[in-house]
Amino acid sequence: MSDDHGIASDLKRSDLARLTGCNLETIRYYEGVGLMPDPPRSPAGHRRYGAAHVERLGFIMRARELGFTMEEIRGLLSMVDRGSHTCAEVEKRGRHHLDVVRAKIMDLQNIEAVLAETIAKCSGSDSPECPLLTVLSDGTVGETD
Amino acid sequence: MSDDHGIASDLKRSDLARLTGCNLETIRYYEGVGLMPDPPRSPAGHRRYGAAHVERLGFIMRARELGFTMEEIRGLLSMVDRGSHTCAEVEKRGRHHLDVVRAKIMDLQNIEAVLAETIAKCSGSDSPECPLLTVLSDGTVGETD
DNA sequence: GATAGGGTCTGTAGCAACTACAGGATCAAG
DNA sequence: CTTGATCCTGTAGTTGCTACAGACCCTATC
Repeated sequence: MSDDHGIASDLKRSDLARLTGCNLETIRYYEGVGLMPDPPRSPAGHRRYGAAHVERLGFIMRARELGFTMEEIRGLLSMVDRGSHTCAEVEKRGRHHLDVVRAKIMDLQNIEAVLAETIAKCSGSDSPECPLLTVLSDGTVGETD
Repeated sequence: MSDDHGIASDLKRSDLARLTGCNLETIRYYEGVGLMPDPPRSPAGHRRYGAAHVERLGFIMRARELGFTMEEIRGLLSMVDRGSHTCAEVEKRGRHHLDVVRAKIMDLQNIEAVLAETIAKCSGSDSPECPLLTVLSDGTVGETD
């Protein structure tokens, strides 16, 4: 399917950035850390990208949007590159990441509960007495006595 | 209240770390970035801490646990140090932080929804066909056609 | 008093995951 | 042919720590 038909095949770095929404410098960074391959160069040494690069960078960016770490993305890409991937293995990694995401959500919800509960007690006055400062000073959360 | 009565007042850095649960090196880091004051030194140049340091580091650590950034903590501490804080101002900053926390939770919940929905369609087989890879490759989420 | 082992001191490098700059080369339009 | 935009490289900055190396110091035991 996605051959070079539709998309020009001698994209500059700025073109790739524009097409994918990726930051210009980040492209070079991904190349440096081995997520993106070293692209062919023009006679003057300028990078030239094609449809395959657009796809790969799109993959990376969508994975980033889903919160996958560089290491996880590197793992997924190298499986796919080797053609050695199975749905079972990808699902395993996806579930692991989902666990991490859920753990982060729970951490943040705990924080949210403490903050909301504490701030609700704030008088909003010019007094230096403040429930939030008390919590930070003493570590006493939700104690009414 | 919390004078030097109960707690020894010539704590070593390792003592402060143990009492607060803070990492040893992190104490020096907080000193370097100005969150903790330069402590008095023993004749040989070793840091000596007292009850006030224990309290201040406790404050910092609890604020970190609630996800406040260094800058926010710096701001809270300098208000308190100057004695110029009011409940209204602290509440304002707390509410702002709460907004940030809630935004992060929503971001993560979006991620969670996409991941969970996608992974639910995985066959878990040895096939290379994988809904999660499809989402990452195409950006097509939740499309049944 | 000598020595062995710990703890402490400093400065610096490393982590994730970029982002941004400086200073030079090159390209494209007028 | 000049001007301005874009490209190149290497490197430093970001946040919030953490971990080392190599030098000092302190304490306990013999």
